[in-house]
Amino acid sequence: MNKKLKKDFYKRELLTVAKDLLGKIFVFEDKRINKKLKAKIVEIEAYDGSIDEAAHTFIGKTERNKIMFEEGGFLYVYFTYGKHFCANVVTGNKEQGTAILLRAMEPISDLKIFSERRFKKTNLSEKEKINILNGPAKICEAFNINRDQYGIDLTANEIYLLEAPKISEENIITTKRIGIKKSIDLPWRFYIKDSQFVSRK
DNA sequence: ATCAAGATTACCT
DNA sequence: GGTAATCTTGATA
Repeated sequence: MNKKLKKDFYKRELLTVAKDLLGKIFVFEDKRINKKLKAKIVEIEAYDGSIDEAAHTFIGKTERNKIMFEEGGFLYVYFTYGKHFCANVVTGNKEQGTAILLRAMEPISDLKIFSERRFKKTNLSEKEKINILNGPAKICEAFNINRDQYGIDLTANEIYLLEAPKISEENIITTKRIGIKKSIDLPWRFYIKDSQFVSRK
């Protein structure tokens, strides 16, 4: 059985943690339905409020972003566009306000639950199977992540990551981030080269 | 009290 | 390729 990632994993420097997140297994032990929902992380983006205008923490600490100013190992969930939640892994120290947006995953467990929540049905077309977790808000819809999960400690027993083999440099693609209007040239988006579950190639 | 923008998605042509 | 949907947050008054 794979081991849960510990505090020291998250407290490292942002971009190091970002690349190391690829391939790891995201687990949500949802007590409400008595299930352990699992998926493999295949795409992420890094944000750093100390130098990055696109980061929510660039303006300093606020009620919304305060968890990003904690030490690494917490979940930062935010609401946007009047509809969507997105989930991030907080990294680093208490000064910078750094976090990593979970952008796409490959479903591992409970396909039926994910399918029902995303498409209100369980018989999916091939295209829909790819479409279950390939976007930050899609992940939150399928996992049922919302304000209730804001600030969860990732070293506890509800939401956590499992150790997995490190993805080698030649299998990681680095690009500019998607869907932002500031600091658009920072090459802080990373995804697994061969994954078909990435949001955009 | 009011306002503009937003780390997106689904659906349209 | 373009855009409506929809509402919270943070800033300004």
